[in-house]
Amino acid sequence: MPKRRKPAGARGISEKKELLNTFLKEWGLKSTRQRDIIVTEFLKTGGHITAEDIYRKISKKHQDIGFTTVYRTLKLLVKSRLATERVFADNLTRYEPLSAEDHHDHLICLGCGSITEFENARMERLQEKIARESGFNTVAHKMELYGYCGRCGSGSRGGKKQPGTKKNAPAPQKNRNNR
Amino acid sequence: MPKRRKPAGARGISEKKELLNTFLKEWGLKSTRQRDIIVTEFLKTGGHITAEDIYRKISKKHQDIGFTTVYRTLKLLVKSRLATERVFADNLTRYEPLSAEDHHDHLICLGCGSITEFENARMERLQEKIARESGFNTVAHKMELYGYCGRCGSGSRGGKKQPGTKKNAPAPQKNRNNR
DNA sequence: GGAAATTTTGAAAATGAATTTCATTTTCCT
DNA sequence: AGGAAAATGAAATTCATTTTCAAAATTTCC
Repeated sequence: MPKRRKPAGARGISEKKELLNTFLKEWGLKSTRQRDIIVTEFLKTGGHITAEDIYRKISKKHQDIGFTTVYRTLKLLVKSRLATERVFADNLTRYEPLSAEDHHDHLICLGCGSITEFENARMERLQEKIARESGFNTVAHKMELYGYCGRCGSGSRGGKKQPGTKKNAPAPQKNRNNR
Repeated sequence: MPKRRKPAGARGISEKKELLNTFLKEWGLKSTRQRDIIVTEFLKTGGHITAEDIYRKISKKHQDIGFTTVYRTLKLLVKSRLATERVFADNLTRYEPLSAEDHHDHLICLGCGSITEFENARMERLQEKIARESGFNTVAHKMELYGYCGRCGSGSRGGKKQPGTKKNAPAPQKNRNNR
């Protein structure tokens, strides 16, 4: 019943880039090399990625693109409704491509850090019902399940142990600004 | 069906303070005037409160109690399992008293900022089911419904318009440290 | 094609909440 | 009371995020 979603990346990238360009024109904003590169990488990567992640990926090839621009471009995608921001338990802001009517929740593995999306109509209905019975009118919800995925088992064993939280971030690494 | 919870504050305050003192002794920690004041205020207030909030309340009467101590005491309550931390959409860390088997979710009003708790067994079961079907073993979940409460209606009208998000925080006010 | 107008960019600085440091004070134990 | 250990408060630090500002790029208009 909870249907796994097809990865939002992969196809439709050029269509989305079109949508962005339309948005830019409508608002009197400009198309730039940087925006194109960033958006392409973002859409290609798929989702649940931080500005930092994208910045790192991109700056391997394009040392001249700064973190700030990546950050701003991602915000732009949010404004143009081509992406959404999400903040999970590690308190990092992640972005994911958004397609129109899209609505889903997340399963987050505490072992490997993987994030799986799911959709469940019954859940949605139940949420509505609960809200209604309390006199609420819901406009949004947030639902995250934390646990261990199949590969990571149920506890300390297995898993790639992706850090994720800032508590135990191992890499020192300062100053995210480039140059 | 979604049962509203009785306010966790009000009664059992002294019992909880007992539990805290037991915890302190067990760990070789000390009872102090500050801790007592902070914990009393926290339990009295109820829940969904930030360290800042408590600090402000307390420092009216006790100018000698610093923010740091409030912060640390709240963390202590979390460690001793008398409270939990929650982070909602405004990215502020809130604390709420926790009683043993306690398990609930939240309805958050975007109008007045009120936070209502609810419990729903059906929801829990559904979450388990969804996780299981994806091969996940859940250890925790987070579920928040955002909308407008009865008093705030369905949109721009009514409501006390408590700021809440940092986007439009009106009060300037710097330096949370005291003195 | 070129200049003006406007937007974008990148580095650095600022912000703001959370957390740590450190010197001093307080509590606990005997 | 005396001494060891923990707690406290102010200030400093951290860290992601956001803003600032001068220089560079894009678009528009002639």
